[in-house]
Amino acid sequence: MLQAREDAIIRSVNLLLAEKGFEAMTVDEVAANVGIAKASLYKHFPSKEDLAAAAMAHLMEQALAFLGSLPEEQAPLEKLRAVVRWMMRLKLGGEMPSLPSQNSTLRTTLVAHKAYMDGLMGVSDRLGAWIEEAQAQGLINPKLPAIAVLYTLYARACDPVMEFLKMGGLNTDEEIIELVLSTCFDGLNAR
Amino acid sequence: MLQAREDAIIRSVNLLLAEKGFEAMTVDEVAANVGIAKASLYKHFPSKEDLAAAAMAHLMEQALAFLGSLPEEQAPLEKLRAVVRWMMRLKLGGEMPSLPSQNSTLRTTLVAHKAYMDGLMGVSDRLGAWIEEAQAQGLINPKLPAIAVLYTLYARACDPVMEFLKMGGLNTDEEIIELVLSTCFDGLNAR
DNA sequence: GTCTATAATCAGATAGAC
DNA sequence: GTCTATCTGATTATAGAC
Repeated sequence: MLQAREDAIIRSVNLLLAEKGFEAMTVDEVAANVGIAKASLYKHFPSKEDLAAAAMAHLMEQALAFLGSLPEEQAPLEKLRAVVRWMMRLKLGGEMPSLPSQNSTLRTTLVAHKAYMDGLMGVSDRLGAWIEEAQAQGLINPKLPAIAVLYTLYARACDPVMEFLKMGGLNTDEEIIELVLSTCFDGLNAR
Repeated sequence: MLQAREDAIIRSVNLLLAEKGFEAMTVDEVAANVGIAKASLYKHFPSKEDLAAAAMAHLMEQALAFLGSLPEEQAPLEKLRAVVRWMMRLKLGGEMPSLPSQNSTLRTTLVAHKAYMDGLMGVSDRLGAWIEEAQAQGLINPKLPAIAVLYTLYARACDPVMEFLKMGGLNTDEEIIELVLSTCFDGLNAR
């Protein structure tokens, strides 16, 4: 019962972070959306920052579950493309929480949050291994540092190009995904 | 004299927007950095949103000046690459203001700001023309909608990959620029 | 136009009863 | 654990003297 309530809180935080970002999200809103009093919320999570950290930790859990669901025999490059597709679908569906990379008190809470950090490390390790495999196979540009490739993939989670294309209203979500996937892996230049 | 003061204000806003973003920037800070009282600031600009809009309008002026400085004979693709380099240098130098794309009152002020909107349209028109030329020459992937290419170039102004690489401390600014330029135009895949 | 002082509001967090 | 009511501090914006 308590777990169910905390899940509802995290779901709500997740949606609000995706919709309006950390600074614009208010604790009052979260409480209202969940249907409890703000003071009750603070019995579950000690601060607004911890709410965000919990949502990010949950996202990492989901990500690890998705990575685990990919068929073992799939080629590393295809796994990477699948992960980016998954991220972009979350984003277009309004379920990709976005945090300001500058806020220092938030960063402090995040790096202190064990579940989040463990999840992030787990995801990064697995993606990093696939990146290096794909580079060894000559499919991903071996001249790029693997860490730069990893960051570039992560950055699709907050790519404004998708929002702009969606606002334009000329493309379906899946078209947008394939478009951004193409610019990401194939680049803007003709091949 | 009045113009000089307003320039100082805009410069300060620009740096603060680049450093901490719109929501975390406070009007008190701006006033303190400029060295005037907050009430004086409000004699020059009617709201915090207008401060941001003025900074963005100034950015568009700078951009137009840069576009105009490019040699006429340069190939369109090279001009586009030069523009992206210019944007990334600004960003790494802490002079690229970043605004939240979600804040609605801010968007209202922005679209009502004639100098900003005219500047943005001017920049977009010129970049759009170069993009279509480069596509006609078969240098930029003709299958990509020109608007998607434009957005992808603009997105380099708020690409977190650069901040992360800079935080890593393993690369010089110019190395980071060439790396991101490579992933942007050539993609992650090997060629 | 610049200042000091202050209004007005909002949001994160807490007190204390049940 | 949940609630109502409140505190506290920060922040946008303005009043009014010079």
